[in-house]
Parts: sequence; C-alpha cells; structure tokens
Amino acid sequence: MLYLKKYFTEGLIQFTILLSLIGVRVDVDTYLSNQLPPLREIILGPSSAYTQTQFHNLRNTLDGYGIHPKSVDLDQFFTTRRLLNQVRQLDRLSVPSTELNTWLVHRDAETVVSTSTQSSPSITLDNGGGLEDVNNPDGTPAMRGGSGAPESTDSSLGAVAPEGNQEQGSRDANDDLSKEDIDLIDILWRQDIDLGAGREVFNYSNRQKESEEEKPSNPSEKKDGNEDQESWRNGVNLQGAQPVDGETGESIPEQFAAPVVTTENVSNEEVPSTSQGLPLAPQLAPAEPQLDLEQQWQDIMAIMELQAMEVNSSSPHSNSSSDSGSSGTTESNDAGNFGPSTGPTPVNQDVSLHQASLPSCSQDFPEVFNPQLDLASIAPRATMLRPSSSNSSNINSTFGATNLTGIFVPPHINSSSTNITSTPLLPDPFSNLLEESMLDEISLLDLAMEEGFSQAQASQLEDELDSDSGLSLDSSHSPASPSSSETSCSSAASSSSTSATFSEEGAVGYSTDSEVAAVEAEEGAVGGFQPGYSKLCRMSYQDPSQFHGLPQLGGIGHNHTYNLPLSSAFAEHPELPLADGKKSVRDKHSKFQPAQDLLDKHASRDERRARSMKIPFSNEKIINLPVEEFNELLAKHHLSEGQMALIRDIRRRGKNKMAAQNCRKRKLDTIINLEQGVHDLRRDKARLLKEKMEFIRSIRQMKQKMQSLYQEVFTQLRDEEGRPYPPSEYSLQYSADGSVLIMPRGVTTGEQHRKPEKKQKDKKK
DNA sequence: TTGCATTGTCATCAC
DNA sequence: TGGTGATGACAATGC
Repeated sequence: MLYLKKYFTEGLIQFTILLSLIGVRVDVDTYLSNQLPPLREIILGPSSAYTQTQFHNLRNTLDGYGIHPKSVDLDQFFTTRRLLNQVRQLDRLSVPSTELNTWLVHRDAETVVSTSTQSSPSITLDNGGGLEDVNNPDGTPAMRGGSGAPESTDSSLGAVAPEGNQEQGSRDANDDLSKEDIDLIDILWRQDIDLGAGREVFNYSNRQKESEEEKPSNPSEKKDGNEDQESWRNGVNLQGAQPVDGETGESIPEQFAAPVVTTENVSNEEVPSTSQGLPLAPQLAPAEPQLDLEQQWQDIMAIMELQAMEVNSSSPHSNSSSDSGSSGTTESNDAGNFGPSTGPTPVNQDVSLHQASLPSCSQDFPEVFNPQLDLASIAPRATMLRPSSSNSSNINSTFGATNLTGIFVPPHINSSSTNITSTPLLPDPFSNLLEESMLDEISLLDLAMEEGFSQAQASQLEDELDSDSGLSLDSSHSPASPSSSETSCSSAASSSSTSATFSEEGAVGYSTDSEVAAVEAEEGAVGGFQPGYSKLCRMSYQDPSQFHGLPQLGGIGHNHTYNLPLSSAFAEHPELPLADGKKSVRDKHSKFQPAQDLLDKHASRDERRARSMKIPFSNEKIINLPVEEFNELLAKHHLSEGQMALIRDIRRRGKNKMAAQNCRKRKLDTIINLEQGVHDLRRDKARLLKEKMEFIRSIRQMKQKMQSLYQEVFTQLRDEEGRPYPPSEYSLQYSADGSVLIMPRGVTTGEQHRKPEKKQKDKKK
C-alpha cells in the first residue's frame, strides 16, 4: 500500500503538474474516488504542509525514501520533490523516468497490474509509439496502435479514464474544483513563475491545447471529456518523444516540457521560453545523485561565465580570423557553450564539468591552437599552417604553453641548431599550446571553481565560515578567554550551577575521592547547603547588586576565573586557617545567610571540600604555588592523609583545569589563525589567477601577432624563378640562430625523418 | 524538550 | 619516578 500510494502520488502529481502547465485541470480524484483518498488529500495531506516553505526546506534532504512510513506528510513532500527533480532532469536524462509513472497511474486505475504488464507501456514509450501518438493529431487508435505495445498503452490509458464516468466526474470535479486543488495548481504555477517560467508559456500551451481541441478528431476517441485523456497522452509522450512540429498542436508536449524541465533549474539555465532549445541530451550518469552536483556546477558555470566574459571583453577576439565553415563548433563557442572547441565530442556532451571548465580556454585560446580544429574545421587555411599529424605529437611533448621561446623557436631546434627538422611549424606549438592550455585550464578550473566562489561570494563565504566554525574572529571576546569579564561571569554562573547541584552530588560522588565523598556527606550536616537555600541563591545570583553589600565578595562579580577562584575571596588572609575564616563567615551566616549561600554556591567543589576537610590554606595556594613552596606549605602543617590526598587532588584538578582552559584557548587561536590563513591564501590565489589570465591573454596576443607575421613572410617568399611557395607544400621553420628556413611539408614527418633536403633559403628576417 | 555551548573533570601521554 | 602540561573524551549545566 505504501508503494502503491507513493507511485500513485507520483503519477498523479506529475500529471497534475503537466496539466496545470497547459492549463487543463483534471480531477484525478474521480478516477480513484472509490478506492483511494482524494487527490488533494494525497497531495496536500491532512495538514496544510504542502507549502512552499516546507517544500524548500525539504529540498536539500534526501528524497522521501528514508522517511518513516508513518510520516505521511513527509512522504508526500518528498515524493513531490522527487517528482520535481525527475521533471527537472528531463533536459539531461534520456531515462524516461516518467514512463514508470505512466504505468503506475495506469496501475492505479486498474488497481491491479502485474509486473509484466507494467513493463509493457514502458517499452511502448521507448519504441516511439508515443511519438507517433504525438504526431498524430487525430489520435486514431490505428496510428497509435502501430505495435501491440502501444495498443496496450493506449488501452491502458483508456482504461484509466473510464470515460463515461470520468467525463461526468471530471466535469463535476472541474466545476467544484476545491480551493485546495486550485491552490495546488497555483503553487505549482507560482514555482514555475518564480523560477523563470513565464505565464505566456502556459498560455501558449493552453492556446495550443485549445487549438488542438478545435481540430477534427476521431469521434470514437474525442469525446467531450477526452481532453483529459489527450492530455495524458501528451504527458506520456512528453517523456519519451522527440519534439515535433512546433506549429501544430502536437508540439504541446514540447511546450510544456520546457517549463517543466526548467522548473527549478531555470535560475542557472535557460528560461522556459526556449521551447525548442532544450536539447534532451542523454546523460549517462545516474540522475538523482547528480542533482546537487549539477546545481553546484551550474553555479560555478555562472561564475566562470563571468570570468570568461571579463577576459574576452578585454582581449581581441582572435576567432574572427580563424573562423571556418564548421559553424557548429564556432557557434558552440560563440554561444558560450564553453565546449573545448572540439565539436560534439562525448566530453562535450557528457562531461559537463569539463565542458564548463573551458570557457576561458576556448575563449582565451582560439581554435587556432586546437589541433582538431586545425585538421577538421580550418582545413583550407591549415594547408599553410597545418603540420603533419605524425609530428604534432612529438612536438607537443616538447613544447610548453608558457614557454615563449618554445612558441617561436621549437626546442628541438634550440637543442640542435644544425638539424632543423622538417615540420614543427607554428601550428604545432599552437596545438601544443592548446593541450597545455587545456591542462592549464583544468588547473585554472580548479582555481576558478574555488575562486569563483570565493570572489563572487567572498563575503558570504566569510560569513559562512564564521558561522560554520561557530567562532568569532575576535578572540578577545572568546568565552574561553579567562581575562574577559564575560568569562568571569560565565565562570561564576558555571560555578554557581556547580555549587547549586553540589548538595545533590553525594549521589554522584567521586569514586577516586572516597574521603571526599564522606566529607560531602557530612557537609550536609555542616549545614548551609540545603537545596532550598541553593535554589534561592541561584535565583538571587542573577542580581549582581547583591554582592555590593559584601566586601569580601567584591571580587566575585569580576573574578570567577579559575586562576582566582571564589574561595580566594575568603583567602584575603591566606595565613589564617580557612577554618577560622569559615568560622567567621559562619558567624556572619546568621546575618548574611543568603550571602553565605552565594559563597557556597559559587565555590567550587574542591573549595567546599577543602573547607569541609578544614584545609588550612586556600585552593589558590594549593594550585598555584610552586612545587617547593607547596611542599613547604604541606610540611608546615600537620595534615592527615585525607587532607593530603584532597590537597593533591585539588592541585591536580586545578592545574588540569587551567591546562584545559589553555588548551581550549589554543585550539580557538589555532582555528582563528587557520581561518585567517585560508583567507589570505584565497586572496593570493585570486591574485595569481588574475595574473595567469593576464599572461594567457598576452600569450594569445603574441601568437596572433606571430601568425600574422608568419603569413606575411610566407606570402612574400619567392623561389628562384620568382614563384611564390604554395603554403600547402612549404612551411617556415626557425632556427636557433634566428634564421628562417622554408621547408617542404611532405618531407617532414618528424624528427625520425630528419632529411635535410630542405630548401634552405636562409632568408634572414 | 531539545540542541548547543561552556566548563569541569578524568585519563592518558609526553616531557 | 613524580610533577606538570597538553589533549581527547565525557558529563554537567545553562541558555
């Protein structure tokens, strides 16, 4: 039942979405009125949880598969969200996930469908039956029934709509479309609107739908209420069918495919107005786990686009001179498709990451540097510049993109000036530069991926970093800082709480301090720690003014750090045995009973233990005295074993407490320093990235200049008979000594064929 | 009521 | 070997 409900909900919601987009309202409740709860109840749920707010809140979580089955609302939300995700993937995925939904609806309509029959409609949709269905405006069964499977599909769809009842029920349902239904459709529509889908899209679809309805139709199929069924067919065909004639009503699926596809990707991709422009490019990767990555990547794309635009706007466009007839690649570049200028390569289609990583590549390095374009796209011009393909690899392995000398003088020429090889011509360095630049671009992408974020969203990132770390850059306000007054207050509060619960700690006890446990037990007999008093003191502690009347408590409000524990207030005269002081305080206790409670309340456990054990010196001394003095102090007093153990425990705990505070402060400082370091590194990286872009730009300009010079020189060359050298047969080479050689192309097949049958013209330029 | 931050404490290790 | 600091882990507490 759960699965049935899920699938049922999926199908219904999807169809509702689709129908709402084309303006047709179908009350599917009528199909299911007797077996399942109403659609609006399924969608909206018993509660009004189907709100945009929750929708968005749930967006970043897993889809509803992990939800507890009893969580009906969440299941509905997640199901709805998953549906939207599927719809969103329609422009990327060839996997017709909607097929499943189709037969699911069919299954719901017929209540029981076996697994074998479930797969049948999917096959039908896959084999293009659905397309035929779309192409056939009349929707005749003969046309749709090209194969057995389509028939089953159609029949199933027909069975979904028991038209007699459906008609009437649909009419009724349309008439009394409840407010929830309208709200649902409005919500869906508003989401599309918010995401960029204009209403005209829907209106256009609606018009198309209306015009389609006006067409003569098969009377056996076209009944009054058959529009719903048609819509269903359209919805079915939407998933698996190709776009059809946009001038007729059959293009409706495409029309409402666009807004559906761009339901939530609109912000980063096309707007729904691109009714024809959404290529349903197949995507090999699975869909759902890709969504978040896709969206993140789209964000990166946007930032990269900005960067590429910045580079392009500031640099001359060299593509103009090298544009060839291969308009496909050129257009793809010009259109900002950011492909690697290699045409419809699988990488271009599938690896969107790299695809988007190359905006600056394809822009900064025009196709002149692209070996593939050299060979394919710019063949006519390449007769002059194109190297032998066998040579390019060698050259490519030796050139460096950033090596300017390598650009103008190939390294092997540099190494062996006498053996000037045949064909390492300019295109080779260029193409090599492409590869190098590709690599650079990859690293550039890595930079840009981060820099794009850090630059475009630097402040936001900083905020996020701050918020994520939960730390404030102002370490002086760090709560761990013992010097801050806030810390004192918090420490006071902490100690107060500790004291407040101390009376109950007898149960908790200290396994290591058995004596202390006994002492604490007798502490109750000592008196002054009744829970009632503690409670009273805790409440009265909120008012610091209560300390004003107590001179010995002057430091309480401002010195609650560990280094100066509250007991130090009693240790104004450390020489005095604490028992005396305690006695004196106890004498005052009758007058300042709340104050005493405050003191006890704010005293640490060790302080109270020390008082209980009648330790004759303060905890501060116990903790802070150097070892020698501490030992002397112990020697001066005749202490019992229990007192000695307690003192050592107090000292150990006190030192450890300070150590813990220091440790935490160090941690905090480390984190802050790391944050600052990250910030600095990001800034440096941004600067380096900018410099690199400038270098790339200058290199490109130099290459262009070099190319023009090359052409100019080559066109001026004449042989002994005064005839120009055909560029397809000769090429220029540069020697290390600066001389320029003209070499026949056919001879040069690499460094292996270093046949010096070169026409060494030695035309010194 | 729950989640988070703070603080104290203990155990352990290294010096 | 004991003292001490550092640090992870845990619990208590308050907000």
